[in-house]
Amino acid sequence: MKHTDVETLFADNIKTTDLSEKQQKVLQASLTLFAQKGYENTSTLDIAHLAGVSEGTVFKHFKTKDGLLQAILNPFMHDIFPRVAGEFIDALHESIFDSFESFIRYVVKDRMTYAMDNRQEMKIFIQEMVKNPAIMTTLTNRLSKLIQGGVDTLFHEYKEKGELVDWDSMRIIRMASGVIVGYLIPNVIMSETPLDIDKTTDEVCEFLLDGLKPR
Amino acid sequence: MKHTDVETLFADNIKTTDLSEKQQKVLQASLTLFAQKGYENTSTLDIAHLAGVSEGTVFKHFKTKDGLLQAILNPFMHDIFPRVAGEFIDALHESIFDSFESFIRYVVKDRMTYAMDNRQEMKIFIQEMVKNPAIMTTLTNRLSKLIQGGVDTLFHEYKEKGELVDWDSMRIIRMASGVIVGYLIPNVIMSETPLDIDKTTDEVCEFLLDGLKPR
Amino acid sequence: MKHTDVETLFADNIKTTDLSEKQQKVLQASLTLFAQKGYENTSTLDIAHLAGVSEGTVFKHFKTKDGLLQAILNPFMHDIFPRVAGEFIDALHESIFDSFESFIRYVVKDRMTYAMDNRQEMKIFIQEMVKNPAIMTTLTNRLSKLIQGGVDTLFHEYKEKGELVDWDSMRIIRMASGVIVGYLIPNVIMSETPLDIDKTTDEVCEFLLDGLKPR
Amino acid sequence: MKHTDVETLFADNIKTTDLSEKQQKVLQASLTLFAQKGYENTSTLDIAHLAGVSEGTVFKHFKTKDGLLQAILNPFMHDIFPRVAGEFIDALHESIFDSFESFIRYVVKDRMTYAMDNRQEMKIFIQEMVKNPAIMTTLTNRLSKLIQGGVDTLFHEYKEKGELVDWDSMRIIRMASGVIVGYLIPNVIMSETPLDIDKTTDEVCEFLLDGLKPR
DNA sequence: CATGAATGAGTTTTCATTCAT
DNA sequence: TATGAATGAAAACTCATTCAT
Repeated sequence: MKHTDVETLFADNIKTTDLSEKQQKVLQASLTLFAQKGYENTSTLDIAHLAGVSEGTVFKHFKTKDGLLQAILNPFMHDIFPRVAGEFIDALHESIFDSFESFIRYVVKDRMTYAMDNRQEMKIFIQEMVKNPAIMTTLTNRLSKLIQGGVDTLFHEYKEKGELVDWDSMRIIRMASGVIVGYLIPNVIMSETPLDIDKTTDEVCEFLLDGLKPR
Repeated sequence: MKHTDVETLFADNIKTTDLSEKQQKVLQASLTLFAQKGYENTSTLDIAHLAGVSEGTVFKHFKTKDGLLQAILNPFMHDIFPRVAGEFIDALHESIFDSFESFIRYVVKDRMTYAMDNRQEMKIFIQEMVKNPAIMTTLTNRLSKLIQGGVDTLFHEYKEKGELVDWDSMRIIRMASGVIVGYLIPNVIMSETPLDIDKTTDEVCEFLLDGLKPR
Repeated sequence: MKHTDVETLFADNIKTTDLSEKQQKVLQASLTLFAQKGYENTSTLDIAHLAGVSEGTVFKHFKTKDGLLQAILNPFMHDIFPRVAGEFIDALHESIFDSFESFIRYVVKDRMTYAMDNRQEMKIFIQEMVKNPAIMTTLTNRLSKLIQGGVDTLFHEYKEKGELVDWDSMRIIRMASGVIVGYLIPNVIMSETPLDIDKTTDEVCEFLLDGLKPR
Repeated sequence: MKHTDVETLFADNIKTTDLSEKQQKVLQASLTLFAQKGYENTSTLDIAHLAGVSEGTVFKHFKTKDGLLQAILNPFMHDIFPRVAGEFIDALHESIFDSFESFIRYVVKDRMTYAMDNRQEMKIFIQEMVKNPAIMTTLTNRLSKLIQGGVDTLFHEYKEKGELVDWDSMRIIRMASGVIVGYLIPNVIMSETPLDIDKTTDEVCEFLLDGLKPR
């Protein structure tokens, strides 16, 4: 039950658009610096230096500084997020989880791993969301549609088996993601000791399972 | 059990340091614009225009643009957050909550109200945290110390009465704040329909109470 | 019969908009350099150097480099040209010329003096016209309307007196201005020995008078 | 009495220096774009795109962007203008014009046709002249020498026959070319309805003939 | 105290030109 | 010979900050 991580998808994306070696370095440098110092505090000269190229090279392919940001964020918005969400839902349907517990345990671990594997991208995303709420609105809508479609029937099963509280699907997701997000964000933003995923999963799941038990 | 909101404390703060009327307008304009467009995307000229003063005036009192940011954030960091936290803890001790439920219900509602009442300041705070994790680290440490001191004994009570799961205080706080934060952040950042606090409190508490029930 | 020259009108214009001393120097430097090297071959740094100010100062008032060009050309297009044309026509009506010859002699000398007095502005104007024909079209239309209104009746008089050929007014103007323009342009563009206006007036008029004699 | 137009001479010139098909496209693209947007507002990338070649190819033969401009203007300056002027003078000597009128009519029509047939080149030429008066000075000198030599004797004939005013040759030429230039420039620069050459010739000649009649 | 003109370092961006493939 | 990625110098423009009035 291996999940495709962003690095791989990103790499695909890069190969597709045939980026030269230097251009890939530019993209990588942007990723690092945007995550480290924020978009506006990163100068294109900084990027050029870190990538070991000239300033002209930064603009040759990506045209503008914003183009560089989009080159990082767009795959997330339009490709990778939906694709990961799709894969995730497929995974849910294919594999039969013997209980809601094993299901929730998988979900929590999977999402946490994903987030920690892609800290940098996440951080930039969060920065942009905070500045430009429109991104968040769009994303929220996209994801809620994707999830609602695939998850409703699944939740229904668990509700019938008496393993899951009889709430609206979105409320359940909101609660669960709230806990996960609340746990993750500090770890994504501060570069603390990189989180013991197994232990965290245990803690979160224990809490979630009781909070979402049928009354 | 009215809680002192930031506006009031802020006003105190301003009076203390003897800000002229124009300087207050400058501070207010900064607050609005930093929240709206982010710190780096706000020019000191923007601030001057919105405040209806000259560019020189923006610097007369606050010396630098960063000084302006600090004038907004410092009260949060060094005065208001702790003070509010202190008040909050005092309140806990003064008033006897007849059950953990009424306690948690108060906490959730209080913190939510506080956050929604101070959206703008929150937004700036979040933006700065995301860019500069040091702020978050400091804040986390400060708050955890403050809370731990006052809350441990309180939690012990409820645990003995069999109303609260026997976990480490920090873990309980982390879970609870995770749910609250996960719920709030989207509302602070997007200017969605401004959140029905009573309904949200009900939903969150129902969930928390079962998640934090003793096993 | 003194004609108001551009310098004076320009000065008015500057006083009106309250330009600081340095900003006037910026405008003057732009005028000189645009005329000398052309708009695109003049850098804002060049302008700053010649004006003896910093580069920032160049942009403080005029916002963009194009703004600087417009600040030079607009008075010509929208104020000075029409105003001069108006004055010119008024002058025609006020003063009674005893013959078509004295009339044409006044016109030729007046226009030539005007052009030579404002070489720099003329040169920039010509440069922009050549690059952007729209300017020429607009200007041609504006002037032809202005002139047609005031000149028709005047020409009619001279035609009746048998001093002027019975052609369409526009054709007469085209011929006369053709000769004048053809004579002037080389002198405006090359900074040759600065043209003996009296001698040139004699030459041009002798030619025009016979060319425009009734058949 | 067909006059060799620039296109043809240009083609000769190109063949001589063995331009590859791609290089010809580069030259053609430069011609179009320089005329349309001006030299400095045309980038070598623009040229490459319009010519359908790579950026490197633009420089392969012409070395620099200025080289490209020279490749367009030099034939005018050093080959085509003089050659056309020479052809023109030869034509004058070979063919006997029965009157000054038929002579002037031929000249006017010939020069007008030439100018309208080579609008683009003319426009670039004018642009460069306006920016760099040296070109104009050189050209004026070259042409005046060429013309003076061939034209003096011819004018003498007509003066003796009583068909031409007894002015200095240069003054006559200046007057005539003034009228023609004044008429043409607006048409070269603005892309107005492309000029009825026969009608214009009539108008111009009627005017010129009387202006240049002996007194 | 307040003003706003002036500053100049820093930023994004363009573009002619080179050169390895 | 043709390509187009890479270059880096120079351009236009921004902006926090200073200071004479």
